[in-house]
Amino acid sequence: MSAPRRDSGEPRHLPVSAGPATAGGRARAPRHTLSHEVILERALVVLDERGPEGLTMRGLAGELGVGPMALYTYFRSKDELLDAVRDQVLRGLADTPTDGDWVDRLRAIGTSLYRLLVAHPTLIHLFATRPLAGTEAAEATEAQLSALRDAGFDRVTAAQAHLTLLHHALGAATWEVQLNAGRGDADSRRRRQASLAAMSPERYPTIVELAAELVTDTVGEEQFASGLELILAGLRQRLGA
Amino acid sequence: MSAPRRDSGEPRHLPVSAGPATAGGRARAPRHTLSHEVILERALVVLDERGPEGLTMRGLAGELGVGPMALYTYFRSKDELLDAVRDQVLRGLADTPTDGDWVDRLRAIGTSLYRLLVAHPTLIHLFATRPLAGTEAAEATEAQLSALRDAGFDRVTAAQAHLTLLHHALGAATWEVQLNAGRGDADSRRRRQASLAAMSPERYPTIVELAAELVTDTVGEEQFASGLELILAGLRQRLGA
DNA sequence: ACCTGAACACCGTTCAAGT
DNA sequence: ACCTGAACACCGTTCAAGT
Repeated sequence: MSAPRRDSGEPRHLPVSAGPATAGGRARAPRHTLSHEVILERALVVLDERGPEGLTMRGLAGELGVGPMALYTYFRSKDELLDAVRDQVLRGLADTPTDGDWVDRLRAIGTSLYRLLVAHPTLIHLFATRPLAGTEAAEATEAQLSALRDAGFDRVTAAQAHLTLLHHALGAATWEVQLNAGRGDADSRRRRQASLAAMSPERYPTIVELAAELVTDTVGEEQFASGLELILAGLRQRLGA
Repeated sequence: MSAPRRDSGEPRHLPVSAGPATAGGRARAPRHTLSHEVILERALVVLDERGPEGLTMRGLAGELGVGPMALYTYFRSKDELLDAVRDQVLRGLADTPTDGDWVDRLRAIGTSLYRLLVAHPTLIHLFATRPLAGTEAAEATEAQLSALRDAGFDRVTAAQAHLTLLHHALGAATWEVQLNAGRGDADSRRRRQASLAAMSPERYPTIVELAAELVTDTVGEEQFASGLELILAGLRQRLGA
């Protein structure tokens, strides 16, 4: 019910009736085509399409045409594979501006992080699941911190603001991805509207009053942007004081 | 390595050598002691102690002294059980103030949500994983929205600000829980410091400069509070304009 | 209604072995 | 070094059955 993507129905191992060297090709073992890159690329595709639960070592190996244990030559465990995927995705962060108005720079960096998180929901899951060294997105972190320092913030405030921007992007993306999951699903939308409609106007007058604004749930990136502007306004104000 | 809590070593089914009706008691089947409440309570304990991966239907049933299938009388699936746990935990949100200064009210509500998320990390995972109707925390939502409306914000801004506050708390808690997981772990701390120390001062001058501020990672709730103040300052400023 | 026990179709990973 | 195949100790859930 929550994981309708689980079984896609395709057989994992095509039963190969012919011997390995038969003419007509694409038998089961592609010999030496495996590599870190190939595995990571495929893992990311699976993760994006079927979600974290959809990635299994056995299934991934099957898709790559090898036995389950072949992957263990390249990654010591599934955990290690997931870490590698996370780092790989983070490297996909758009190049970030290092000059210009500090507010514009922070906006650009924050937005590109948010977009990356929404584009690869699995990254959110990895952020929330796997231990972080804290320097996986060094380029973006550097750009963000230097913008804050250039603006004139002290070290502590700059570090705190950096984390706040990160936290907000992470939370907003988490929420958005959750809603996205339920968006296509008519059943889920119905449940949402039903539970809003069932709210008691006496106990929850403001929720009922703002029901329209709450279900619109502002297309995601727009909502993210509004929160970002709030934080930026707070920063600008602090700079004035 | 990432899930060191996985196998606690205790046997799940004590092998009962005596018959079911032997004197001396506490045989395997406690007859009619099962209920929604008992199952949920135990599930939450397991979730808090061993994390989401640590909760299995079989294991939970074993701890309750029943066969795996006994749980399915009360919950149609593991998904349904998890939803029930989430709703149960959310009901634990501290009572929220409904009068007084709107800034104080927002601070109180935000902080109690943050604390709940950090106290039950599994809630974060459920937020990021399971479809939401959006009204699970109706009391807190109502309190937050009414504070914003009382302050004088229009409907759209109030709805957006509510979500921003939520997103920030969620993101901050996610990050904090991640760090907590690595805090006891000396290996993880070493990795963190090592990767910061290995940063090139030419490519990442600001990260290196702020290394101290970044590793301190401001005790969690303090970091959350600083972000919250930024958002509140942004709101206050918007009200003036 | 409440619970059991066997079974099915999965997992990640170890181990011994092949090339 | 790279990959296979069998095996181990798990999963969630279905199904038929017992009380």
